Amino acid sequence: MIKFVARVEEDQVARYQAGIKTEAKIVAATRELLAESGLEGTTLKAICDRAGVRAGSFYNLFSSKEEVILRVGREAIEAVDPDPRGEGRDTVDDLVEAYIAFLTEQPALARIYVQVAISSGSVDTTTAQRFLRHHERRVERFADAMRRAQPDLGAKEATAKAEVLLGALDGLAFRWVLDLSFDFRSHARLAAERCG
Amino acid sequence: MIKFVARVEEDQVARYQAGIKTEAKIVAATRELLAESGLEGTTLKAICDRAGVRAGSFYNLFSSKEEVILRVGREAIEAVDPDPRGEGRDTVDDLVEAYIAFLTEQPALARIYVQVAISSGSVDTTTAQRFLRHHERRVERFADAMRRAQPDLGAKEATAKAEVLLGALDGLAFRWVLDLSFDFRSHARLAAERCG
DNA sequence: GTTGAATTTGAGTATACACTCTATTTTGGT
DNA sequence: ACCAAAATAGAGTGTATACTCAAATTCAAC
Repeated sequence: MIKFVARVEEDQVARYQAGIKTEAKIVAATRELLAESGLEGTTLKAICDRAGVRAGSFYNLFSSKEEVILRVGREAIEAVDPDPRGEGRDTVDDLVEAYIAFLTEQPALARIYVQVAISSGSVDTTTAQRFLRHHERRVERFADAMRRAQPDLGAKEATAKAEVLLGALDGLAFRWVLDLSFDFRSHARLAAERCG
Repeated sequence: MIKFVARVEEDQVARYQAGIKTEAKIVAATRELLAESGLEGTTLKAICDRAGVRAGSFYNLFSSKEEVILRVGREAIEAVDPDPRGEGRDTVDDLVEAYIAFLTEQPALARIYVQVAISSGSVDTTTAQRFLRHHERRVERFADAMRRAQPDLGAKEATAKAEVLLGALDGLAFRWVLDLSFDFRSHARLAAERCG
């Protein structure tokens, strides 16, 4: 006898509406707290209080505090992605504008992003590697966009150029974190002009 | 009747050699820890263990953990200055080479510079401003060198160009902090070529 | 309505942290 | 040798943290 089963995602679990709603409330609370009071103010208690939930419920849905924070960060970055489906249709300008958008629309998250990247340096290898992988993907996308605009460019040269442009953007972002009155937008565009 | 008093520093206190030595050991331990394991790994216990001292001794010399960290950070800022001569005869290339030399010769201080700059931003305004002043001096130096090489360049344009080049160098340094195998030297030179 | 699983609770655990306090020892000038 | 101040030890305090667990409750498919 053949047993027919519905095809489901790898680790899909039966879920009730209540759980799905609670998950959304927790994510929203985390996003708000990160924006309002930074990483330091985003404690488990603060998240649970704002979401109107007890710690036990949190850990029924997430396996750690880190998980929900990473999720919020990932969503913020994806929100400004000019080519979320990875079709290879984004230009260097698109990517630069996406960088600017992330920084200006999510200033608190941008700051945290830099903070975590820095502090993860030698302490926690997994986090540092996560950042590195993410950075390398970004370099690749910039390099691809450059070669699309300038097909005679070698792969190696494109990568080096992309590293320099992204370096400039990161450095200017760093500058902006120290001094929020710094005009990141126009300096970023100038960098793109000269290094793009 | 007039009372003559020896003129002394504001809060000068009689001190024994032992205390002075201990203070130095604590500062050194803090510097090492910041470089090795970042702000997070620099706990009071870690500092005291490495310095071979108990908590009580620490608080006999410093009023808080923050105090010694800020002190190390301040020292790092001063060490970052690329040109002690300051004769105004240096070219952009000289400045870039000085930056490279500092990073390769004092990697620990470079790490601390970045770490303390980032995390002191929102907490401690004075330290953030100190970083900012230091950064502005550097920008000025680069801008001056650019105008020397290219006298028709306007002051504003030169400053903007310098911001972008220094941004690129800082960003690449940031990259290198995350991944020590990154070839900072050649990318820095490429940045100077394109943005200098 | 029954039932098994998902969800929620809330008290509780373990741990790490910066910092304090008092008794004791060491120092260096006299 | 004496002594007052400086330095030190080390146990202890208070607080905040992320996270656990067993029991109670709610959900939704049948």
